[in-house]
Amino acid sequence: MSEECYREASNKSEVEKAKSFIFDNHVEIESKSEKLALLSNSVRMKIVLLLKNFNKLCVCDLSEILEVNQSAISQHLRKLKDGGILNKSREGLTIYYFIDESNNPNLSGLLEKIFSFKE
Amino acid sequence: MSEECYREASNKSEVEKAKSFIFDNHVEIESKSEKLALLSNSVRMKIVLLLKNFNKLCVCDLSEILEVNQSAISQHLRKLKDGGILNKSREGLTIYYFIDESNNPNLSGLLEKIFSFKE
DNA sequence: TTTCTATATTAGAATATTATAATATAGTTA
DNA sequence: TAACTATATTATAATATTCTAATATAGAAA
Repeated sequence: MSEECYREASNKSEVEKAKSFIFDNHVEIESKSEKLALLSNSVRMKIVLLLKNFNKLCVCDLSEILEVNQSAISQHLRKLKDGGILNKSREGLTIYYFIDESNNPNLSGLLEKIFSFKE
Repeated sequence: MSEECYREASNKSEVEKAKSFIFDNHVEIESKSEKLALLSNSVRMKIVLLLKNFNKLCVCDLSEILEVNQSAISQHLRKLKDGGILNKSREGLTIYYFIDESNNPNLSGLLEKIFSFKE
């Protein structure tokens, strides 16, 4: 898979420290990058931003606002719900989605950082 | 593509505001989600975290540390460089990659938020 | 110049993601 | 109950991502 580095200059002890760092943080890094993948799709990012600004919206409204068909919206919502970002509640026929604030105490801060990143 | 919502309860003026919000921020949202996609791959996330902690590393060391072959590492590094996150410098045969701090004044803050998100 | 080392590039296969179309489900209302 | 509305699910097609294997390039050193 990987090749060893024959470079004289290679700093073996630094490489070992780096390996430990990866070993120690591997699980957390995997989990964070999966989380970010939820926001790296622009439709899902828009859904999250809309729900941050408009409190709650139904599937049908999201479909109309984003001009993405209902099935695709439902599938994105499911991913966001499975990822713990959103939750939903029923009112009659209508399902409202909203940000699961209790489950994501730092989401607002993260979104702000994302949007102040490389401004 | 999208279907109109026939719900009586649908708040038309809120939907219109939401449409404007998306219209106004569309380009920025697309750009941010592309940026996040760079970090949503765990190999690339690890590269960025390693370079944040170890200052600079060469392709060969990254390949060994992450146990990912040289070609794959090079391709990930290219994406990160094209995305403006990394830069590189040559020392003899060795190419060192490092975080392009000047180009990413808020990267550290973003990484901290990512890692404090849902702790 | 020839050979070696480190990195980059390319084509392709394997896999993952996303959208579409069709259908299913669940609650509402006639 | 039957028809309707909103949402969810499924299969599949289109596309994008990632890794592998092979090859190319560029500088170093003999």
